[in-house]
Amino acid sequence: MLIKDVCRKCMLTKKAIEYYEKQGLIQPEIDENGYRNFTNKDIEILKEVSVLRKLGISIADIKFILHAGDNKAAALTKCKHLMELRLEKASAQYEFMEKLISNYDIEQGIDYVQTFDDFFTIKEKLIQAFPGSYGMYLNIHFGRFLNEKIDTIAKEEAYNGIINYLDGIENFFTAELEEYLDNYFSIIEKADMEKINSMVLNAIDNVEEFIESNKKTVEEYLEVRASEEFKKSPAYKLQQLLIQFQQQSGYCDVFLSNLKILSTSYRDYTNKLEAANKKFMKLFPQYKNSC
Amino acid sequence: MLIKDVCRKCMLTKKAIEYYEKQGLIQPEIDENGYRNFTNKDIEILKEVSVLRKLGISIADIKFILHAGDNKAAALTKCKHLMELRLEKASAQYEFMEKLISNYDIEQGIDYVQTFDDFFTIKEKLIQAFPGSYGMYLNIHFGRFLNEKIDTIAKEEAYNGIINYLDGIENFFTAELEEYLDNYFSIIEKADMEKINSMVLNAIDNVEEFIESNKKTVEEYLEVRASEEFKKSPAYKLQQLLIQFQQQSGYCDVFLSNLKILSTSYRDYTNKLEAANKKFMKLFPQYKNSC
DNA sequence: AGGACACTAACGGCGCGTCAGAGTCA
DNA sequence: ATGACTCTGACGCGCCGTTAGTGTCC
Repeated sequence: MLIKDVCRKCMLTKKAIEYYEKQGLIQPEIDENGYRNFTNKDIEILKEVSVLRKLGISIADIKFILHAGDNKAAALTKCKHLMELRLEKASAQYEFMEKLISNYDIEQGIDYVQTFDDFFTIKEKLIQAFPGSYGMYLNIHFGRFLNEKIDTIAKEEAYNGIINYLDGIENFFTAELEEYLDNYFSIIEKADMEKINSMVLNAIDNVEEFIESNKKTVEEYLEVRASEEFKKSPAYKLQQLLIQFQQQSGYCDVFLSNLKILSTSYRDYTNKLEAANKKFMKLFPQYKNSC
Repeated sequence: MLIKDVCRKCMLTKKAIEYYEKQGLIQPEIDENGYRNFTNKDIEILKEVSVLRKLGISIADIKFILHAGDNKAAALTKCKHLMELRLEKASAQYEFMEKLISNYDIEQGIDYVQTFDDFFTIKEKLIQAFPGSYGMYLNIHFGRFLNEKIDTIAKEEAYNGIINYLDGIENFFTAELEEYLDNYFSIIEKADMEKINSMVLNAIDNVEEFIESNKKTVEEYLEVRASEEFKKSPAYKLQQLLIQFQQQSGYCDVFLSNLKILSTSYRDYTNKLEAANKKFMKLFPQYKNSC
């Protein structure tokens, strides 16, 4: 099929199609007269690209989705999370715009606006960097700590450290870990992650209470974790792979320690966490916890 | 002040500041050594630009806001409306993304996605084209008619006609009309416009009822409109200017008639409107109405 | 003399749109 | 021969980021 018909079928312009070809999304045959001859497969791909582009998904991400094969849902979900972030940002901007209209205070604006611009890039990179919805989970988990001003050189360096860490992180993912993460974090909704996260936070805030009221569950859980069966389970395997990944990539040494510099609230949180851990260890001295 | 300090104060990069200079937003002095020497005024402007850019406002619109002087609120409000539109689009995209994840049907996607992409550009141009919040009002008024597929050549031509009309429209605004529109449509909220619009729609749907229950108000209104006093009022002046503008710019001949081609629902609406008008004329034969 | 700062100029990047010029098909 | 189509290639846009090379201040 020639290009004009393809344009109509796919709701694309010639230039867009040429561009997608240059980007390697399609490789149409070239007839003797030099005309492109699009196969049905090409058209299918172009339709898919057309729809995804109109959702605001970048070519790079579309490549990823096209190439995803069987687990398209995971790839799409990652893009969905990016869109969630976009929405979040857009409404934050909108809200501040309303503030500005009612009171045009630029000095205050500078203070406010800085934070969300920098931290949205961290959030975006988090989502991008980790497979499946794991990035979104980290996003929710660490999101609360990402709203302080970067007002010292130390903080700026910490910020850059985090950005560099996130940019270089993909080299440390093994295919195995990616698969596990994809499986465990493919279909989880943001709302559910938020629930889980707030439960965890709640548990940390009142360890004794939590353990008291969930004693049985906790004990069962610890028993399972110690069992031989668990050590053969995929959950255990995932845990091991994650720990290994964290050590190799510098998750604790680079990411978390820079986050501690960047965010006082995160420092507070880790202190709480340690305290909670100590209490926990007192009650269940036979178990150890990782960072 | 030298550039690096300005960067820190305004939360901007060198490159950004250089670019804003090239765009004519600031004209810093140049010292003998060739260094830029920023005045406090420059810094004020740059701070303002910095905040507005981080809200996603384009340089062109920022120029407009900077240049607005006393009625900044109107300029800002227009940008706010653009942001509302962006938000609307982003959440439409998000919703469709959810649909796609639950059911990856590309064919259906092509159908759906086309409509909102084209019509968002009409909506955006409406907001951009008209002064104050008048564009947003038109947006609300005509928005309901902008969701049909452009599936024939006639419709495509009508679409292009509308786009061209909106792109060329600014040449028909007199300074006087702009001022009136700015004044009348500067502080109105979107929600209020929606209320007004739905009241009008409701009135058109049941003319008799509306007139019955608002007989006094309508009569008073008509009396006022016919009075000599009204003909000296700014509201009358605005009306006259608008009518003149509509005739000269081709509002009826180009915009509305193309909209009739583009949208069956708009055709239905105009039919209703005419019917309502006839009924109205029966009840108040002494008054005439414009298009 | 070294390092931190300043300058300009050129090129890159996303995702195409917009010509311009030349060839091909019915 | 005409008009509708195809091709390639260069340049543009918005908003800067990224080198690279050079000059200036302390």
